[in-house]
Amino acid sequence: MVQKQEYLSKNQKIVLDHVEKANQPLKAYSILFNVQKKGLKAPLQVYRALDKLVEIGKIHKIESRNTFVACKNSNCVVSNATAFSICESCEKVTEINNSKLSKYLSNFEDNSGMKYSKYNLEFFGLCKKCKNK
Amino acid sequence: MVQKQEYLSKNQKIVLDHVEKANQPLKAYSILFNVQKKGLKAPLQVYRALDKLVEIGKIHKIESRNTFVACKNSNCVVSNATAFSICESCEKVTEINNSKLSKYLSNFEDNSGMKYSKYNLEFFGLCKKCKNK
DNA sequence: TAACGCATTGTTATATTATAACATTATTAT
DNA sequence: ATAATAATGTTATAATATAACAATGCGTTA
Repeated sequence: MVQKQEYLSKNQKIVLDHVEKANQPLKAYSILFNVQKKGLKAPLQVYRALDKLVEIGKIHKIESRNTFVACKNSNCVVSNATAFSICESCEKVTEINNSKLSKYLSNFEDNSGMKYSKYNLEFFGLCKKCKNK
Repeated sequence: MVQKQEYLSKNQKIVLDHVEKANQPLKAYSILFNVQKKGLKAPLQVYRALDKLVEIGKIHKIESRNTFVACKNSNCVVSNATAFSICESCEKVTEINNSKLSKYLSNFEDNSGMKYSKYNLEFFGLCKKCKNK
């Protein structure tokens, strides 16, 4: 299997490393605060790294929350088909990895004749823990 | 006993009216600028009206763009199941009204056992016009 | 009808999220 | 080696959104 190799720059590695270790979505300025000891001083340094990491699919942006989370799907190369479940109580976010869903959405066409190259889906509800409270 | 609001307040009417006439998503501060002649002076007045209008489903937020668009679906009461197509070139946004899609997504369950009460889906691509350029 | 509850309004200030602009350095391709 | 491209560093500022508090309007009910 041929896999595209990604060389990450110093800042990109620092940011990705931090986001991967979090296991939950992080805000850009929280990332900034936490990587300042590694030399990243300004918001732009974080945002530029995030932009690139989102572009290559290593990180996804949770649009409704303005947060960033590491991709759990190891073979996710580009971020063109994303789905998340979001608990509206504890804000826990989980990436949904469901081939039926992704097939359905990737092939979706409406009557406008527009063919979609990308989608982002966010489900909201209460997670098991919060439902039982 | 709390009664559900039947009528829109003055500010809510002004904001909804403006957004409905636009036929395209608007940014909050663009709305603010345009309703200043009607007496709304501060961002909060616009955001508060938008919050309420989104809550009751008269307006939807395009999360990936931080813009607000009037709901075209006349019988849309609450905004708990939304889907949009977004042209990445001209930024034209269309609300997708497809009963198969909404049924599929409203009934979707993943293996987490989480039942979703709400979703928002954004498709991206090139609209017909932009594809032929 | 008076008083309570609650949504809405008005206002100032501030928090949060994100990008512009420009100079410099590193990496890659030829 | 050189040119093209990507990444970095830095300061400043734009764009988006909320906090806090006082006041007003309006329906409910005691």
